[in-house]
Amino acid sequence: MENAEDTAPRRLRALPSRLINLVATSANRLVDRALATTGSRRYDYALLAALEEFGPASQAALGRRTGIDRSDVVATVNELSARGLVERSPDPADRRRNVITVTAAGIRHLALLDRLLSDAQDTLLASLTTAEREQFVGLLMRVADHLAASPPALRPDHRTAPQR
Amino acid sequence: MENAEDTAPRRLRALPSRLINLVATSANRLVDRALATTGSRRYDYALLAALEEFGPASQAALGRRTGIDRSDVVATVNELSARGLVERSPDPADRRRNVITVTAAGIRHLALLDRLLSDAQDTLLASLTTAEREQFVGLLMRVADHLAASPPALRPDHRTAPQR
DNA sequence: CAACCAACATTGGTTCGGCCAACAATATGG
DNA sequence: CCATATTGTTGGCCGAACCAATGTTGGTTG
Repeated sequence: MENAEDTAPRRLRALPSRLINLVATSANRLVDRALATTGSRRYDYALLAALEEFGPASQAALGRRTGIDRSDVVATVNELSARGLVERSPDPADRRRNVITVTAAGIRHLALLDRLLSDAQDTLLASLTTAEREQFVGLLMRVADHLAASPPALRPDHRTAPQR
Repeated sequence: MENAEDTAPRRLRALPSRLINLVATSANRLVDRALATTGSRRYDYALLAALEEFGPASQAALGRRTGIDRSDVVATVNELSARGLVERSPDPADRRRNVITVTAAGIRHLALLDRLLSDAQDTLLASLTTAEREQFVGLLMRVADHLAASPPALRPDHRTAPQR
C-alpha cells in the first residue's frame, strides 16, 4: 500500500470535470508521444485529415473544420509545407485565399499517423471492453455535441463582463 | 444549414482522444470561468480540498495528493496564503517542511468554490440523464485508474529515448 | 561521526494548446 | 462607390504541466 498520501481528496476523485481532465492529459501525452516519433503534432494530423477528406481548401476553411484558430493554421501549414506534405498556392478565383493541397507524401504520412493514433486509442481505452468503448464514445459525443451547439456561454469568444 | 464547412473530418469526429479533449476544453472553460468570479483557479480548489479533507500537510504531500508539481504547489500556496486562505509555517519536527493549514476563511472559500463547481458540472453534463452521468463517470474512473496504475509508459517523467 | 543519499522548498526555466488583437489586401452587397 | 466581411499573417498572452538545478535538512550506514 506504499504511501497513503497518493489518495486524492474525495471531492476531487469523482468530479467529472477533473476526471475528464485526467483522462485528457493522459490521452494527450499518449498521442503526443506517438506523433512525436514522426515529428508531427496534433494540429498536423487534423489538417491532413481534413484535407484528405474534403479536398483542397483555404486556410480559413481548414480552421473552421478542425476548430483550429486561423493564426495557428498558418503556423501548421508552414510546417507541413516545409516538409512537403502539403502545398500552398494562391487561389486565382479569390486572391485573398491560399489553396492548400495534400501531396502524395502527405497522404502517406497521414496513413502512418493513422496507425500510430489507432494504437494510442487502444492503449488509452485498454481498460474498457469493446461494448464499453462504444458506450463511452457515445456519451462523449453526446456531451461534446451538446456543448458545441446550445450554450453560447462557453464558446471561445464569449465575453462575460468587461465588454469594452 | 448555414456553412457546411463546420463539419469535422470523420477521422476526427469519433476519435476518442479528440472527443475527450473537446469535452475537457469545454469543461475547463466552464470551470475556469466559474472559479474566476472568485479570483481562484483549479489548483487553488485542489489544494483547499486536500487540506480540508486530510488536515495540515507539507507542500510535497499536497502535491502528491493532487498530482500538482511541487513547483506549482509553491506558487499556489503563495497565492492562497497572500489571500489569507491558508497559512504556511515551518514544521518544527522536520525543518525541511512547511506545514500548510487552512484558515477559517479558506474553509468558507472552499464551500463557495464547491457550489460554483457543482453548477459547472451540471452545465457540463446537461445533455445526460442521471443514470448516464453515473455511467459516464464510472467509465471515466475506470480509464483514469487504469492509466494511473499500470502503464509506466505514460507517467509524466517517463523518458523514452535519450536517457542521459 | 563522516559520507551519502533521499526528501523538501524554491527558482527559473520550457513547451504546447488555445486564445485574442491588429493589419493589409481583397471581396462583396447595398 | 462605400461600408462591411473575409482572409492570411504577425505578434502577443495565459494557464497547465512539466523539468532541472540549488540549497537545506534528515536519515542511513559503513
